Amino acid sequence: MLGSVSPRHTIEPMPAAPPGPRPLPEATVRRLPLYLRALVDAIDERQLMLSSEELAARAGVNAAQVRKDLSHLGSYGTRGVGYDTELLRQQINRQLGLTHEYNVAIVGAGNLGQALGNYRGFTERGFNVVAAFDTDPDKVGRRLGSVVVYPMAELPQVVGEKGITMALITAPAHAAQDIADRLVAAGVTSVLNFAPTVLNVASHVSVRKVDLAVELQILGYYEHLRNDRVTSPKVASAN
Amino acid sequence: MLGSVSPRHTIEPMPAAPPGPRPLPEATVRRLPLYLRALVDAIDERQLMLSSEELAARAGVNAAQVRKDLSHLGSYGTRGVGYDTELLRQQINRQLGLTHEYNVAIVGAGNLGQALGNYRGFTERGFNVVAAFDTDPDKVGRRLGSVVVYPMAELPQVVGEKGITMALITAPAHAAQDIADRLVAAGVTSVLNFAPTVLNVASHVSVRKVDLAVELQILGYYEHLRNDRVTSPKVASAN
DNA sequence: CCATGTGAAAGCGTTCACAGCG
DNA sequence: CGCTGTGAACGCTTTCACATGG
Repeated sequence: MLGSVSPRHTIEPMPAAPPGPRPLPEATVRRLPLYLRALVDAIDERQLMLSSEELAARAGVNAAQVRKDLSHLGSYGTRGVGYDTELLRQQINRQLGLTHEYNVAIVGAGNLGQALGNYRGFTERGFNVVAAFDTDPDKVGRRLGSVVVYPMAELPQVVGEKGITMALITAPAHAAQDIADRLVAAGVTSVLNFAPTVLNVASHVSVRKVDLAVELQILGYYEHLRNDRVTSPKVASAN
Repeated sequence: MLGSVSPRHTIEPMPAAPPGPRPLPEATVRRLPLYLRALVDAIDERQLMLSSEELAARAGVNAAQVRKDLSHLGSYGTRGVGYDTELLRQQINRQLGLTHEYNVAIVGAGNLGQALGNYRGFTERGFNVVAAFDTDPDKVGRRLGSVVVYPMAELPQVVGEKGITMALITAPAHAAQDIADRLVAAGVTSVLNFAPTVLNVASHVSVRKVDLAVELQILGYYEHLRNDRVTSPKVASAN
């Protein structure tokens, strides 16, 4: 699992789970956004219906998987026909909690923080970057995308006032844990960590990580593997 | 799986697998970079030995998992003692193919491309960004980190001359497939795709994807889930 | 008739628990 | 004695294959 989230449940006995509506399998949750994207594209192309086969092709997964995943949301397909694109889009949106918008902070106004502050994809999908923070006095006060960079000291107030629930950590690794602690203390409950470090947070907070160098290292492994396959049997496998 | 790579093996009958050395489980490959990071940190702190327990804590995983993963590389631990940090680092480096360096191109010199061109983490870990490309004439010729932005037309030559084997696609979604095709035609065999689209490539090419909005959507799901748990049993669960 | 929805089977990955060795 | 290395148990995910129903 690259982005390992798993809100630490599973270990705690779980307070006698209230009848709460849905606990989707984690693997399904990770794919719903892909289906959503595919559906939005299809709707833009005026497609009213889509079979699991077609949706699978657009999302880059297997058709049986699509059906299994969607069956967890309920029965929104029509046998012999397929899925109503608009209806399905709404259902997935609802499941993912995208019916309301989220306010997001960026902590660390370096290269990456600046790029993410300007990234249109967030706002387009309902994630509003409403504040940025940095310790560097030179960066404080500057603009980053459409928002101002605040000093770290103001984090608690700003998070409270702006109703920030999610944060991106784009600071150096050595600062990341401290930042996470402050964010959680201020009331943030979801963190996307770009720093190459493990973060320890309370169990009611979700953390996902994106480590860009790790992605390249993984690609490097397969690259390496292929090169060995080709060069070691000297005369090469006919092909 | 955030970045779903799986070089399309598994489907093709696989050309009667030559005795090739190692096919590590994919899940293990994804964690090796984490162990590597943890080991480098430990070495910086002059730690000569590390138990699976300690390594697990640093990497943010379970100790049994560490032992299982490392057992795939061979027996590099000492019973009753632990793992020699330096030795293990070398072994993981070797397995990941990090003994040689990789030359990387960035295609798309927008916000994200610029940020990644300036990202120090890549060079530090042996990935040299040696070229950038963009269609926009305004961007061509500018610097991006330490490299120059070339026009797309020069991609084939530059990829060949500079020995580029990996590429990051940081362009808009609608351009991504075409870019991937050109990269593959030019000889690139590993692609890290930041555009929110499925890429179709020949089976000898590895693709991983990083979709930042998807990460937030996944976090949004758990956020949403928690809020429902708290608000729907109105008087709230004693806790 | 055709594509969904779903049990059942197969495949992976993780965790347990302990034998074995330094 | 302590920690590694590992077989076996477990649980999750994917895939198969078909009964079901519009």
